[in-house]
Amino acid sequence: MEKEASYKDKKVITIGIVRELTGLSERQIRYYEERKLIFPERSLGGSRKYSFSDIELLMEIANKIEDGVQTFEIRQEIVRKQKKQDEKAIQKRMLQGQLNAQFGVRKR
Amino acid sequence: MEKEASYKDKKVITIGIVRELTGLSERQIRYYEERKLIFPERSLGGSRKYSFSDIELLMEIANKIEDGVQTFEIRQEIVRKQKKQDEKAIQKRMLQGQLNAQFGVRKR
DNA sequence: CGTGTAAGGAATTCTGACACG
DNA sequence: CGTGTAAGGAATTCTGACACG
Repeated sequence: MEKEASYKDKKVITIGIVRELTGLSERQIRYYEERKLIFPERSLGGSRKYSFSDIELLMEIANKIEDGVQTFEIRQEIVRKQKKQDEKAIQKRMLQGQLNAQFGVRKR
Repeated sequence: MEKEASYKDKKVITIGIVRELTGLSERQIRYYEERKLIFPERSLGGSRKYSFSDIELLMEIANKIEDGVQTFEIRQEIVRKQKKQDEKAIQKRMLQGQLNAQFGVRKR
């Protein structure tokens, strides 16, 4: 049922490396987290850990901000996207349910 | 000409995370480097940086050592493998050169 | 609003060495 | 040989705050 967390999504990169890879300052990276645009994990000691996906996301965020988009708006985009995905997942489940009701339960 | 360094081979993981991911001690990880089995990069400050490939390699190494294989032997395996690869690359280049000589130079 | 910075502390990492077996 | 550990220091990261605009 669970999808294998590939390399791309594993949160294993510390903020210093993210700084190098993105060219952003640590201040910026932490601020985008404060504004709920990015969600690193934490080590036991409290250090932030990012994935390669996070790094790509950070660069997109930085681009938008350079274009004058406010973090608030970027946040809304994210929320909207997530909502759309949730709806699709729900619809898929409902259709599957109907299919099962009509033609019997089947694994897969 | 260069191959894109994929996520798997990018050296971005600090030793603490490697410890968590592999279950090895930092002492072990550093020792395998001392024995030339693993080659992390360094940050400007001197911290070691590993890739996901390195992590997989470390676990293979640890398994062999558990089986009683000595680091010296593991090192030899690595050297032999590399040599084989180098030879193949040379042969490929030579064949390509002959083809080009016979049928004219062509890109790709 | 988004970012820089100085401040103080805590977690992380480094090296070289001693120990054991 | 492979690994644990204590030691001391340096690099890294953290938070909360003040500043600017």
